[in-house]
Amino acid sequence: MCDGSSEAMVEVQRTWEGAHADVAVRPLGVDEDLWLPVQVKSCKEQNSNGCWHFNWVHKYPGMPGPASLAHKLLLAYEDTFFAKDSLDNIILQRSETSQKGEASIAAWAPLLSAAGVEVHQELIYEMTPVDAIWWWNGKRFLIQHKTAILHHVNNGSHLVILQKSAGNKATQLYDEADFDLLAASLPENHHFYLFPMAVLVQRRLVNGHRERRQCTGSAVMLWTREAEAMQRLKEAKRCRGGGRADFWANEYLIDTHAADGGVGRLHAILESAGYST
DNA sequence: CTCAATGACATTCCCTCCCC
DNA sequence: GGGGAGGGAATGTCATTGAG
Repeated sequence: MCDGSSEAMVEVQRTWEGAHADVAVRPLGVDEDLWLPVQVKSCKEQNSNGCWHFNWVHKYPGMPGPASLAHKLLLAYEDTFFAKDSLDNIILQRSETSQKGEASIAAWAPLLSAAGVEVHQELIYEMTPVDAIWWWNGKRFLIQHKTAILHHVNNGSHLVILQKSAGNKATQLYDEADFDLLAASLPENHHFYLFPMAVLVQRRLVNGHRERRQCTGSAVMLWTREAEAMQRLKEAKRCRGGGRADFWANEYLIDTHAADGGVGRLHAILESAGYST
């Protein structure tokens, strides 16, 4: 990364979308975990993605523009007026909505760790339907995370809304190619659902390659064991109303209160799921 | 037929960030 | 600082269903 020139060099770490700082920088040669949070503003000369021009700081230290930028960053770093912080802290300083989006990912962490699944977030999937990458058994799975919400008209059941935004147009269904698995978690964090893409296609909850539906979204009804039991009781008592709940989603329920903590079920679902190379 | 529970959507709301 | 955009959650709507 350093080409040995006398030019001042900085190390740059990108943060995630929604973080207060766009990047964190540190002079090369500093090993201490002390970084300067930096917000990047776009300028006309660069192409759409304002952040990536920082790569030039690495690649072409001799160039006047970026190099002087690196120099300014170094000066800022040395200035006590600018607070430095650990990289973890800078990356964690995110807006509340972004953190909420992360909640589902965090909720899965213990289970995935127990199951020997490696979790990655890759920058190339930012702003795409892929929220995380799971590695397991030599396979790479693209994951879409969703948190389930309690459905107000239906006591005890939750639902996951499946709709992706499409620019400034109305939301639309996800596409078969968007991800490999849908990982849904309930707010209580005891129950997890993991749906292989093939199942979602088969249930017409996402668009498959041979079928394109125009509706703006779909939903998955989730019944915990308790909610399912209550529902079956109600149906047995022949309550008014004919609709019979469909518990198909429970095939993909992972209960962390199970003897093995749900690891076996998780492995079974991953085993059956498609994956990306 | 009538009614209301259900579930699949559709719409609104809300928060944050960006940019002028 | 405020208006607009965007993303996601919360809430609303309505066709369907089957018992009474």
